[in-house]
Amino acid sequence: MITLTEENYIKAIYHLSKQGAENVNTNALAEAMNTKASSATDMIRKLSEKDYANYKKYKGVTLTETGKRIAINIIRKHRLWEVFLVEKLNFTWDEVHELAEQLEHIKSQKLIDELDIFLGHPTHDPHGDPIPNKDGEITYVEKTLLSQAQVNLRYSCVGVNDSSSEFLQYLNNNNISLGSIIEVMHIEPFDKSINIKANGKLLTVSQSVAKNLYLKKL
Amino acid sequence: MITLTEENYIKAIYHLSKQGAENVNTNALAEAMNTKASSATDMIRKLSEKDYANYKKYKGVTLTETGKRIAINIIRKHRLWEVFLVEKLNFTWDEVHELAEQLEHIKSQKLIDELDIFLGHPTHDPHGDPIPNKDGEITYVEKTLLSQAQVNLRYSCVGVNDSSSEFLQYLNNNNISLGSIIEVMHIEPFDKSINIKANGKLLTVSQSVAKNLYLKKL
DNA sequence: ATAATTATTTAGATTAGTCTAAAAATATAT
DNA sequence: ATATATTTTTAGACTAATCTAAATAATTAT
Repeated sequence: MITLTEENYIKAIYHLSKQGAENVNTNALAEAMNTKASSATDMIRKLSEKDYANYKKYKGVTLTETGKRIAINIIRKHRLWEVFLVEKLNFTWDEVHELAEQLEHIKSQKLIDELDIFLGHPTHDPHGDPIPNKDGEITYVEKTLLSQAQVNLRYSCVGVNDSSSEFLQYLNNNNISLGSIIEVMHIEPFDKSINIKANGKLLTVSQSVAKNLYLKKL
Repeated sequence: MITLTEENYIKAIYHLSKQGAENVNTNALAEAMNTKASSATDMIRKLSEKDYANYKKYKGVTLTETGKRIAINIIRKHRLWEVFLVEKLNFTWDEVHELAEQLEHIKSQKLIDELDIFLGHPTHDPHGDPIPNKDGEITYVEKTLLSQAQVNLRYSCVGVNDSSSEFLQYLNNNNISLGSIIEVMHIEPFDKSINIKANGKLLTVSQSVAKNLYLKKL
Protein backbone atom coordinates (compact mmCIF):
# COMPACT_ATOMS: atom_id res chain seq x y z
CA MET A 1 0.00 0.00 0.00
CA ILE A 2 1.24 3.42 -0.93
CA THR A 3 0.96 6.18 1.66
CA LEU A 4 -0.35 9.69 1.14
CA THR A 5 3.12 11.11 1.77
CA GLU A 6 4.70 8.79 -0.74
CA GLU A 7 2.13 9.87 -3.33
CA ASN A 8 2.92 13.50 -2.69
CA TYR A 9 6.66 12.98 -3.04
CA ILE A 10 6.14 11.04 -6.27
CA LYS A 11 4.00 13.83 -7.65
CA ALA A 12 6.59 16.43 -6.65
CA ILE A 13 9.39 14.45 -8.33
CA TYR A 14 7.27 14.18 -11.46
CA HIS A 15 6.57 17.92 -11.63
CA LEU A 16 10.16 18.90 -10.86
CA SER A 17 11.61 16.61 -13.51
CA LYS A 18 9.18 18.08 -16.07
CA GLN A 19 10.29 21.63 -15.43
CA GLY A 20 14.03 21.13 -15.10
CA ALA A 21 16.64 18.42 -15.29
CA GLU A 22 15.38 14.85 -15.41
CA ASN A 23 17.32 14.09 -12.21
CA VAL A 24 15.72 15.86 -9.26
CA ASN A 25 17.99 17.20 -6.50
CA THR A 26 17.40 16.35 -2.89
CA ASN A 27 17.29 20.02 -1.95
CA ALA A 28 14.83 20.91 -4.70
CA LEU A 29 12.56 18.07 -3.64
CA ALA A 30 12.78 19.05 0.02
CA GLU A 31 11.93 22.63 -0.90
CA ALA A 32 8.93 21.54 -2.97
CA MET A 33 7.70 19.33 -0.15
CA ASN A 34 8.31 21.93 2.54
CA THR A 35 10.60 19.62 4.45
CA LYS A 36 14.32 19.35 5.16
CA ALA A 37 16.83 17.67 2.86
CA SER A 38 17.34 14.85 5.35
CA SER A 39 13.66 13.98 5.21
CA ALA A 40 13.77 13.99 1.43
CA THR A 41 16.76 11.65 1.45
CA ASP A 42 14.88 9.22 3.68
CA MET A 43 11.83 9.28 1.47
CA ILE A 44 13.84 8.95 -1.73
CA ARG A 45 15.46 5.85 -0.30
CA LYS A 46 12.06 4.45 0.62
CA LEU A 47 10.64 5.16 -2.84
CA SER A 48 13.58 3.47 -4.47
CA GLU A 49 13.19 0.42 -2.21
CA LYS A 50 9.58 0.21 -3.34
CA ASP A 51 10.69 0.56 -6.93
CA TYR A 52 8.89 3.83 -7.54
CA ALA A 53 12.17 5.73 -8.04
CA ASN A 54 15.72 5.28 -9.23
CA TYR A 55 18.28 6.59 -6.81
CA LYS A 56 22.07 6.84 -6.78
CA LYS A 57 23.48 8.58 -3.74
CA TYR A 58 24.42 12.21 -4.41
CA LYS A 59 23.08 11.90 -7.97
CA GLY A 60 19.47 12.84 -7.51
CA VAL A 61 16.31 10.87 -8.19
CA THR A 62 14.14 9.93 -11.17
CA LEU A 63 10.87 8.04 -11.30
CA THR A 64 10.62 4.46 -12.54
CA GLU A 65 7.89 3.59 -15.02
CA THR A 66 5.74 2.52 -12.08
CA GLY A 67 6.43 5.82 -10.35
CA LYS A 68 5.51 7.79 -13.46
CA ARG A 69 2.30 5.85 -13.84
CA ILE A 70 1.38 6.68 -10.25
CA ALA A 71 2.24 10.36 -10.70
CA ILE A 72 0.18 10.68 -13.88
CA ASN A 73 -2.76 8.95 -12.26
CA ILE A 74 -2.69 11.40 -9.34
CA ILE A 75 -2.50 14.31 -11.76
CA ARG A 76 -5.43 12.90 -13.73
CA LYS A 77 -7.48 12.72 -10.56
CA HIS A 78 -6.42 16.19 -9.44
CA ARG A 79 -7.44 17.79 -12.72
CA LEU A 80 -10.72 15.93 -13.08
CA TRP A 81 -11.70 17.01 -9.58
CA GLU A 82 -10.83 20.60 -10.46
CA VAL A 83 -13.14 20.43 -13.45
CA PHE A 84 -15.87 18.98 -11.26
CA LEU A 85 -15.52 21.72 -8.66
CA VAL A 86 -15.65 24.51 -11.24
CA GLU A 87 -18.28 23.10 -13.58
CA LYS A 88 -20.63 21.51 -11.10
CA LEU A 89 -20.07 23.13 -7.72
CA ASN A 90 -19.59 26.79 -8.62
CA PHE A 91 -15.98 27.05 -7.53
CA THR A 92 -13.75 29.60 -9.27
CA TRP A 93 -10.41 28.65 -10.79
CA ASP A 94 -8.48 30.24 -7.94
CA GLU A 95 -10.30 28.18 -5.28
CA VAL A 96 -9.81 24.64 -6.50
CA HIS A 97 -6.15 23.77 -6.24
CA GLU A 98 -5.81 23.05 -2.52
CA LEU A 99 -9.05 21.15 -2.37
CA ALA A 100 -8.02 19.02 -5.35
CA GLU A 101 -4.80 18.23 -3.46
CA GLN A 102 -7.00 16.44 -0.95
CA LEU A 103 -9.36 14.82 -3.45
CA GLU A 104 -6.58 13.48 -5.67
CA HIS A 105 -5.70 10.91 -2.99
CA ILE A 106 -9.10 9.23 -2.87
CA LYS A 107 -8.60 5.65 -3.95
CA SER A 108 -11.24 4.21 -6.27
CA GLN A 109 -10.81 3.38 -9.91
CA LYS A 110 -14.55 3.36 -10.50
CA LEU A 111 -14.91 6.80 -8.94
CA ILE A 112 -12.46 8.40 -11.31
CA ASP A 113 -13.78 6.53 -14.36
CA GLU A 114 -17.33 7.60 -13.58
CA LEU A 115 -16.32 11.16 -12.77
CA ASP A 116 -14.61 11.34 -16.15
CA ILE A 117 -17.79 10.15 -17.86
CA PHE A 118 -19.98 12.46 -15.77
CA LEU A 119 -17.86 15.44 -16.81
CA GLY A 120 -17.91 14.40 -20.48
CA HIS A 121 -14.23 13.37 -20.75
CA PRO A 122 -12.76 16.85 -20.36
CA THR A 123 -9.33 17.37 -21.91
CA HIS A 124 -8.16 20.33 -19.83
CA ASP A 125 -8.56 21.53 -16.26
CA PRO A 126 -9.70 25.05 -15.32
CA HIS A 127 -6.11 26.34 -15.57
CA GLY A 128 -5.62 24.99 -19.08
CA ASP A 129 -3.53 21.99 -18.04
CA PRO A 130 -4.12 18.78 -19.98
CA ILE A 131 -5.90 15.90 -18.28
CA PRO A 132 -4.14 12.56 -18.84
CA ASN A 133 -6.49 9.94 -20.27
CA LYS A 134 -7.23 6.57 -18.70
CA ASP A 135 -4.09 5.10 -20.26
CA GLY A 136 -1.93 7.91 -18.92
CA GLU A 137 -1.50 9.60 -22.27
CA ILE A 138 -1.17 13.37 -22.18
CA THR A 139 -1.86 15.56 -25.18
CA TYR A 140 0.18 18.73 -25.02
CA VAL A 141 -0.96 21.65 -27.12
CA GLU A 142 1.53 24.16 -28.39
CA LYS A 143 1.66 27.21 -26.21
CA THR A 144 3.88 30.24 -25.68
CA LEU A 145 4.61 32.16 -22.52
CA LEU A 146 3.50 35.76 -22.73
CA SER A 147 7.12 36.60 -21.92
CA GLN A 148 8.11 34.90 -25.21
CA ALA A 149 5.32 36.40 -27.29
CA GLN A 150 5.88 38.67 -30.27
CA VAL A 151 4.84 42.29 -30.55
CA ASN A 152 1.76 43.01 -32.67
CA LEU A 153 0.52 39.45 -32.73
CA ARG A 154 -2.83 38.30 -31.39
CA TYR A 155 -3.06 35.37 -28.99
CA SER A 156 -5.63 33.66 -26.84
CA CYS A 157 -4.97 32.69 -23.27
CA VAL A 158 -4.72 28.89 -22.93
CA GLY A 159 -3.23 28.31 -19.50
CA VAL A 160 -1.21 29.43 -16.53
CA ASN A 161 2.13 28.27 -15.24
CA ASP A 162 1.54 29.38 -11.66
CA SER A 163 -1.87 28.27 -10.43
CA SER A 164 -1.62 29.84 -6.99
CA SER A 165 -4.74 31.66 -5.92
CA GLU A 166 -2.72 34.91 -5.68
CA PHE A 167 -1.83 34.82 -9.36
CA LEU A 168 -5.26 33.66 -10.47
CA GLN A 169 -6.91 36.42 -8.47
CA TYR A 170 -4.60 38.91 -10.14
CA LEU A 171 -5.87 37.63 -13.46
CA ASN A 172 -9.48 37.77 -12.25
CA ASN A 173 -8.98 41.40 -11.22
CA ASN A 174 -7.75 42.16 -14.72
CA ASN A 175 -10.49 40.20 -16.41
CA ILE A 176 -8.19 37.62 -17.89
CA SER A 177 -9.34 34.01 -18.06
CA LEU A 178 -8.95 31.03 -20.37
CA GLY A 179 -9.93 32.13 -23.86
CA SER A 180 -9.20 35.82 -23.32
CA ILE A 181 -7.80 37.59 -26.37
CA ILE A 182 -4.34 39.02 -25.72
CA GLU A 183 -2.58 41.38 -28.09
CA VAL A 184 1.04 42.28 -27.41
CA MET A 185 1.50 46.04 -27.97
CA HIS A 186 4.95 46.88 -26.69
CA ILE A 187 7.77 45.38 -24.64
CA GLU A 188 9.62 47.82 -22.40
CA PRO A 189 13.37 47.12 -22.85
CA PHE A 190 14.29 48.46 -19.40
CA ASP A 191 12.33 46.01 -17.20
CA LYS A 192 10.75 43.73 -19.81
CA SER A 193 7.30 44.76 -18.68
CA ILE A 194 4.74 44.29 -21.44
CA ASN A 195 1.89 46.44 -22.67
CA ILE A 196 -0.94 44.25 -23.78
CA LYS A 197 -4.53 44.61 -24.87
CA ALA A 198 -6.49 42.03 -22.90
CA ASN A 199 -10.05 41.59 -24.16
CA GLY A 200 -9.68 44.99 -25.76
CA LYS A 201 -8.47 46.76 -22.60
CA LEU A 202 -4.95 48.18 -22.29
CA LEU A 203 -2.85 46.78 -19.47
CA THR A 204 0.80 46.67 -18.42
CA VAL A 205 2.06 43.45 -16.89
CA SER A 206 5.39 42.65 -15.25
CA GLN A 207 7.87 39.99 -16.38
CA SER A 208 6.87 37.73 -13.52
CA VAL A 209 3.26 37.86 -14.67
CA ALA A 210 4.33 37.35 -18.29
CA LYS A 211 6.32 34.24 -17.33
CA ASN A 212 3.21 32.62 -15.90
CA LEU A 213 0.66 33.14 -18.63
CA TYR A 214 0.43 30.72 -21.55
CA LEU A 215 -0.87 31.87 -24.93
CA LYS A 216 -1.68 30.34 -28.28
CA LYS A 217 -1.11 32.23 -31.52
CA LEU A 218 -4.36 33.08 -33.31
CA MET B 1 -5.87 20.28 13.75
CA ILE B 2 -7.79 17.08 14.06
CA THR B 3 -6.29 13.94 12.57
CA LEU B 4 -8.04 11.39 10.39
CA THR B 5 -7.72 8.77 13.11
CA GLU B 6 -9.23 11.07 15.71
CA GLU B 7 -12.16 11.72 13.37
CA ASN B 8 -12.73 8.01 12.93
CA TYR B 9 -12.69 7.34 16.67
CA ILE B 10 -15.11 10.20 17.26
CA LYS B 11 -17.45 8.82 14.63
CA ALA B 12 -17.24 5.35 16.15
CA ILE B 13 -18.00 6.68 19.63
CA TYR B 14 -20.98 8.55 18.22
CA HIS B 15 -22.43 5.50 16.48
CA LEU B 16 -21.83 3.20 19.46
CA SER B 17 -23.49 5.56 21.91
CA LYS B 18 -26.53 5.79 19.60
CA GLN B 19 -27.04 2.07 19.48
CA GLY B 20 -26.36 1.19 23.09
CA ALA B 21 -25.49 2.82 26.39
CA GLU B 22 -24.46 6.45 26.27
CA ASN B 23 -21.08 5.55 27.82
CA VAL B 24 -19.00 3.61 25.33
CA ASN B 25 -16.73 0.84 26.62
CA THR B 26 -13.08 0.72 25.74
CA ASN B 27 -13.43 -2.80 24.38
CA ALA B 28 -16.45 -1.97 22.26
CA LEU B 29 -14.62 0.99 20.80
CA ALA B 30 -11.49 -1.04 20.14
CA GLU B 31 -13.60 -3.68 18.42
CA ALA B 32 -15.35 -1.09 16.25
CA MET B 33 -12.02 0.46 15.30
CA ASN B 34 -10.32 -2.87 14.66
CA THR B 35 -7.63 -2.12 17.21
CA LYS B 36 -6.68 -3.35 20.66
CA ALA B 37 -8.13 -2.00 23.89
CA SER B 38 -4.82 -0.40 24.82
CA SER B 39 -4.87 1.66 21.62
CA ALA B 40 -8.42 2.74 22.33
CA THR B 41 -7.44 3.82 25.83
CA ASP B 42 -4.64 5.97 24.44
CA MET B 43 -6.91 7.59 21.90
CA ILE B 44 -9.71 8.17 24.40
CA ARG B 45 -7.23 9.99 26.61
CA LYS B 46 -6.09 12.09 23.67
CA LEU B 47 -9.65 12.96 22.68
CA SER B 48 -10.45 13.98 26.22
CA GLU B 49 -7.32 16.17 26.40
CA LYS B 50 -8.51 17.88 23.23
CA ASP B 51 -11.96 18.27 24.75
CA TYR B 52 -13.74 16.13 22.19
CA ALA B 53 -14.65 13.49 24.78
CA ASN B 54 -15.43 13.06 28.47
CA TYR B 55 -13.44 10.32 30.10
CA LYS B 56 -13.26 8.85 33.58
CA LYS B 57 -10.94 5.89 33.90
CA TYR B 58 -12.75 2.55 33.82
CA LYS B 59 -16.07 4.35 33.25
CA GLY B 60 -16.17 4.55 29.46
CA VAL B 61 -16.29 7.55 27.19
CA THR B 62 -18.91 10.01 25.91
CA LEU B 63 -18.58 12.82 23.39
CA THR B 64 -18.56 16.48 24.42
CA GLU B 65 -20.75 18.92 22.51
CA THR B 66 -17.73 19.70 20.34
CA GLY B 67 -17.18 16.01 19.74
CA LYS B 68 -20.81 15.47 18.79
CA ARG B 69 -20.70 18.39 16.40
CA ILE B 70 -17.65 16.88 14.71
CA ALA B 71 -19.27 13.44 14.50
CA ILE B 72 -22.47 14.78 12.99
CA ASN B 73 -20.54 16.81 10.47
CA ILE B 74 -18.60 13.74 9.34
CA ILE B 75 -21.84 11.78 9.05
CA ARG B 76 -23.38 14.60 7.03
CA LYS B 77 -20.46 14.50 4.63
CA HIS B 78 -20.51 10.71 4.43
CA ARG B 79 -24.18 10.58 3.52
CA LEU B 80 -24.08 13.45 1.04
CA TRP B 81 -21.20 11.77 -0.76
CA GLU B 82 -23.17 8.54 -0.86
CA VAL B 83 -26.07 10.33 -2.52
CA PHE B 84 -23.67 11.89 -5.00
CA LEU B 85 -22.13 8.55 -5.90
CA VAL B 86 -25.48 6.85 -6.44
CA GLU B 87 -27.38 9.68 -8.12
CA LYS B 88 -24.64 11.16 -10.26
CA LEU B 89 -21.97 8.52 -10.75
CA ASN B 90 -24.01 5.34 -11.25
CA PHE B 91 -22.86 3.59 -8.11
CA THR B 92 -25.21 1.07 -6.49
CA TRP B 93 -26.15 1.27 -2.82
CA ASP B 94 -23.88 -1.64 -1.92
CA GLU B 95 -20.80 0.03 -3.44
CA VAL B 96 -20.73 3.40 -1.75
CA HIS B 97 -19.98 2.88 1.92
CA GLU B 98 -16.23 2.31 1.86
CA LEU B 99 -15.65 5.04 -0.66
CA ALA B 100 -17.68 7.50 1.42
CA GLU B 101 -15.46 6.57 4.37
CA GLN B 102 -12.64 8.17 2.45
CA LEU B 103 -14.57 11.14 1.11
CA GLU B 104 -16.05 12.08 4.48
CA HIS B 105 -12.63 13.29 5.64
CA ILE B 106 -12.15 15.88 2.91
CA LYS B 107 -11.93 19.26 4.62
CA SER B 108 -13.80 22.11 2.93
CA GLN B 109 -16.93 23.79 4.18
CA LYS B 110 -17.69 25.21 0.76
CA LEU B 111 -17.38 21.79 -0.85
CA ILE B 112 -20.01 20.26 1.35
CA ASP B 113 -22.33 23.27 1.15
CA GLU B 114 -22.16 23.25 -2.62
CA LEU B 115 -22.52 19.49 -2.86
CA ASP B 116 -25.67 19.76 -0.75
CA ILE B 117 -27.06 22.39 -3.14
CA PHE B 118 -25.98 20.42 -6.21
CA LEU B 119 -27.84 17.36 -4.93
CA GLY B 120 -30.94 19.39 -4.07
CA HIS B 121 -30.64 19.17 -0.27
CA PRO B 122 -31.34 15.45 0.02
CA THR B 123 -32.79 14.32 3.35
CA HIS B 124 -31.74 10.66 3.24
CA ASP B 125 -28.82 8.65 1.93
CA PRO B 126 -29.18 5.60 -0.34
CA HIS B 127 -29.63 3.33 2.69
CA GLY B 128 -32.45 5.42 4.12
CA ASP B 129 -30.36 7.10 6.82
CA PRO B 130 -31.16 10.75 7.52
CA ILE B 131 -28.69 13.42 6.42
CA PRO B 132 -28.00 15.99 9.16
CA ASN B 133 -28.62 19.54 7.94
CA LYS B 134 -26.05 22.35 7.99
CA ASP B 135 -26.87 23.08 11.63
CA GLY B 136 -26.41 19.46 12.63
CA GLU B 137 -30.11 18.78 13.07
CA ILE B 138 -31.25 15.27 12.24
CA THR B 139 -34.85 14.42 11.43
CA TYR B 140 -35.64 10.86 12.39
CA VAL B 141 -38.66 9.24 10.79
CA GLU B 142 -40.54 6.53 12.61
CA LYS B 143 -39.50 3.12 11.47
CA THR B 144 -39.90 -0.48 12.57
CA LEU B 145 -37.55 -3.39 12.17
CA LEU B 146 -39.01 -6.18 10.08
CA SER B 147 -38.33 -8.38 13.12
CA GLN B 148 -40.80 -6.22 15.07
CA ALA B 149 -43.41 -6.01 12.35
CA GLN B 150 -46.95 -7.35 12.67
CA VAL B 151 -48.45 -10.14 10.65
CA ASN B 152 -50.86 -9.14 7.91
CA LEU B 153 -49.82 -5.50 7.80
CA ARG B 154 -48.35 -3.76 4.77
CA TYR B 155 -45.12 -1.79 5.05
CA SER B 156 -42.67 -0.02 2.79
CA CYS B 157 -38.92 -0.44 3.12
CA VAL B 158 -37.35 2.77 4.43
CA GLY B 159 -33.85 1.76 5.44
CA VAL B 160 -31.29 -0.79 6.53
CA ASN B 161 -29.50 -1.25 9.82
CA ASP B 162 -26.54 -3.10 8.36
CA SER B 163 -25.21 -1.36 5.27
CA SER B 164 -22.49 -3.87 4.48
CA SER B 165 -22.26 -4.77 0.83
CA GLU B 166 -23.03 -8.41 1.73
CA PHE B 167 -26.41 -7.54 3.19
CA LEU B 168 -27.26 -5.03 0.48
CA GLN B 169 -26.39 -7.53 -2.21
CA TYR B 170 -28.67 -10.04 -0.51
CA LEU B 171 -31.45 -7.47 -0.79
CA ASN B 172 -30.54 -6.76 -4.42
CA ASN B 173 -30.78 -10.46 -5.19
CA ASN B 174 -34.25 -10.53 -3.69
CA ASN B 175 -35.36 -7.37 -5.43
CA ILE B 176 -35.73 -5.37 -2.25
CA SER B 177 -34.74 -1.73 -2.22
CA LEU B 178 -35.89 1.51 -0.59
CA GLY B 179 -39.61 1.88 -1.27
CA SER B 180 -40.28 -1.81 -1.77
CA ILE B 181 -43.67 -2.96 -0.49
CA ILE B 182 -43.33 -5.59 2.24
CA GLU B 183 -46.26 -7.58 3.55
CA VAL B 184 -45.73 -9.81 6.59
CA MET B 185 -47.47 -13.15 5.99
CA HIS B 186 -46.37 -15.45 8.79
CA ILE B 187 -43.79 -15.66 11.56
CA GLU B 188 -42.39 -19.12 12.21
CA PRO B 189 -42.35 -19.63 15.99
CA PHE B 190 -39.50 -22.15 15.89
CA ASP B 191 -36.73 -19.97 14.46
CA LYS B 192 -38.51 -16.62 14.07
CA SER B 193 -37.99 -16.70 10.33
CA ILE B 194 -40.57 -14.61 8.50
CA ASN B 195 -42.60 -15.23 5.38
CA ILE B 196 -43.09 -11.97 3.56
CA LYS B 197 -44.44 -10.80 0.25
CA ALA B 198 -41.83 -8.40 -1.16
CA ASN B 199 -43.07 -6.46 -4.16
CA GLY B 200 -45.69 -9.16 -4.56
CA LYS B 201 -43.23 -12.07 -4.46
CA LEU B 202 -43.20 -14.61 -1.63
CA LEU B 203 -39.98 -14.89 0.32
CA THR B 204 -38.74 -16.34 3.60
CA VAL B 205 -36.17 -14.31 5.50
CA SER B 206 -34.16 -15.19 8.62
CA GLN B 207 -34.20 -13.33 11.92
CA SER B 208 -30.82 -11.82 11.19
CA VAL B 209 -32.14 -10.37 7.95
CA ALA B 210 -35.31 -9.20 9.69
CA LYS B 211 -33.27 -7.38 12.31
CA ASN B 212 -31.54 -5.31 9.66
CA LEU B 213 -34.43 -4.11 7.54
CA TYR B 214 -36.37 -1.00 8.51
CA LEU B 215 -40.02 -0.62 7.49
CA LYS B 216 -42.70 2.03 7.72
CA LYS B 217 -46.34 1.13 8.23
CA LEU B 218 -48.47 1.96 5.21
C1' DA C 1 -17.61 -11.83 51.15
C1' DT C 2 -14.28 -13.88 48.86
C1' DA C 3 -12.62 -15.98 44.59
C1' DA C 4 -12.62 -16.07 39.74
C1' DT C 5 -13.35 -13.79 35.58
C1' DT C 6 -13.49 -9.93 32.62
C1' DA C 7 -12.42 -5.20 31.41
C1' DT C 8 -9.24 -1.58 31.46
C1' DT C 9 -5.00 0.67 32.00
C1' DT C 10 0.06 1.00 32.12
C1' DA C 11 4.70 0.09 30.49
C1' DG C 12 7.66 -0.48 26.97
C1' DA C 13 8.51 -1.37 22.01
C1' DT C 14 7.62 -0.44 16.84
C1' DT C 15 6.83 2.17 12.40
C1' DA C 16 6.31 6.34 9.40
C1' DG C 17 7.60 10.73 8.81
C1' DT C 18 9.81 14.37 10.51
C1' DC C 19 13.64 17.20 12.78
C1' DT C 20 18.69 19.03 14.15
C1' DA C 21 23.44 18.61 14.05
C1' DA C 22 27.41 16.58 12.31
C1' DA C 23 29.93 14.07 8.72
C1' DA C 24 30.96 13.13 4.02
C1' DA C 25 30.81 13.97 -0.86
C1' DT C 26 30.68 17.09 -4.66
C1' DA C 27 31.21 21.51 -6.88
C1' DT C 28 33.39 26.05 -7.20
C1' DA C 29 36.92 29.54 -6.81
C1' DT C 30 41.27 31.07 -6.56
C1' DA D 1 45.39 21.68 -7.38
C1' DT D 2 44.11 23.05 -3.18
C1' DA D 3 40.91 25.49 -0.23
C1' DT D 4 36.24 26.93 0.35
C1' DA D 5 31.51 26.51 -0.20
C1' DT D 6 27.52 23.86 -1.15
C1' DT D 7 24.88 19.76 -1.28
C1' DT D 8 23.75 15.44 0.45
C1' DT D 9 23.79 11.84 3.68
C1' DT D 10 24.06 9.83 8.31
C1' DA D 11 23.11 9.56 13.20
C1' DG D 12 20.16 10.11 16.74
C1' DA D 13 15.88 12.02 18.61
C1' DC D 14 10.68 13.16 18.50
C1' DT D 15 5.46 12.41 17.71
C1' DA D 16 1.28 9.76 16.43
C1' DA D 17 -0.74 5.53 16.32
C1' DT D 18 -0.19 1.11 17.01
C1' DC D 19 1.17 -3.44 19.38
C1' DT D 20 2.17 -7.17 23.33
C1' DA D 21 2.51 -8.32 27.95
C1' DA D 22 1.83 -7.27 32.58
C1' DA D 23 -0.65 -4.93 36.24
C1' DT D 24 -4.76 -3.16 38.20
C1' DA D 25 -9.74 -2.30 38.70
C1' DA D 26 -14.42 -3.81 38.28
C1' DT D 27 -17.81 -7.32 37.85
C1' DT D 28 -19.79 -11.86 38.50
C1' DA D 29 -20.34 -16.23 40.69
C1' DT D 30 -20.26 -19.05 44.36
